[in-house]
Amino acid sequence: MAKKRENCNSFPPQWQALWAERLIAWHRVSGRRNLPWHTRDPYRIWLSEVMLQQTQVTTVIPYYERFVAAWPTVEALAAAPLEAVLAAWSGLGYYARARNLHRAAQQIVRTWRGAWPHDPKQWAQLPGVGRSTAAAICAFAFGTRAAILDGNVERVLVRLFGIATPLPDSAVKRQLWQIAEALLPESNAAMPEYTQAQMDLGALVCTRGTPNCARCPVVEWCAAYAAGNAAALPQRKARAPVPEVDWTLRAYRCGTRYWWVRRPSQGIWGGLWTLPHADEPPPPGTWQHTTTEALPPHRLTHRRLRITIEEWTTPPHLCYDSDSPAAGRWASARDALAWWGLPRPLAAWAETRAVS
DNA sequence: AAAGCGTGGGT
DNA sequence: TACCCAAGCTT
Repeated sequence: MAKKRENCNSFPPQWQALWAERLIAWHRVSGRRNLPWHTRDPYRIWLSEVMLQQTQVTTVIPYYERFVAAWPTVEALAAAPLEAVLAAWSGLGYYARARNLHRAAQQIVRTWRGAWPHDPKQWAQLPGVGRSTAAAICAFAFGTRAAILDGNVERVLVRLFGIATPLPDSAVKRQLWQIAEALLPESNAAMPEYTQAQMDLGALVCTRGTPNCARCPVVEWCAAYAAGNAAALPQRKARAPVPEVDWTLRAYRCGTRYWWVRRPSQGIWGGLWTLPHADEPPPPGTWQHTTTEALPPHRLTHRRLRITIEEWTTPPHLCYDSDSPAAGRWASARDALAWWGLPRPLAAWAETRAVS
């Protein structure tokens, strides 16, 4: 439909008609192809899109392969215990994605019953699927004409139009969505490769640090290139300093086993197994403090964690399994890693205790 | 609307 | 080093 093009007049029509053609032609020669999720299976595309949120391709690949092997269909994923899904996700970060993925799988099985909708609006009602992810899924799986706006597209468009407003900025965001929709190709058949081409242009050519404008298929239309400031865009608002947080965790050790607890489902490392905080109730027994160890500082997006681990022990004949299994579980460091995975800093700590 | 949410890699 | 960024979403 030409309707969407009428209400966006911020760029010249003489090149807007060629935009998708140029990107697709470039992608055929220089784009990324044969990634594991390049399929028409909506389940696998959805899974990959969620994993790829704020996460690089090379990081995702091994996780994706393990997920597909463990749960080849959405029905299998929906039937899995959440704990198993979180374990498979551990190390990938942003664990709300795993919880949402699991909930969404159950929603899909229950409400869609094997009939995948081709409308991004329906996908966007699933937990963990926003506007851009929904559009990418439908474009790849069904050729739906829907615009994505990820970090790549944002950077490309900001440079293309020489937008100097510091980001994030809601007005600019709205404008970019409008432009992205206006630039869509006419045909459904072009959508999968067009969508991949946009992502690849940002990831391979129009990169953050030193964009390779010499290899850009649309450089002649780029305002930032013309002004010689492509590398300086997009501008960013200053960020608030990241607060430091001190956590004291306790490694209650009974023989070779430690006492593990599950974190609340909200907040940092939601739903993952870790060592308990010092102010949490200890397992049954009489405990004595032995050693204190500081882990290397761990940086999260909005916190800088300084974790201290106190080891506490008890004579082996005085510790026993809890009567209330919900409180925590005993496991060796090796088993904890194998069964649940652990947040990165705890996984590193556990590995030092798992040898021998 | 702005803050919260992981981790690995690049400069 | 200390940022920034990566196929963003949720509240």
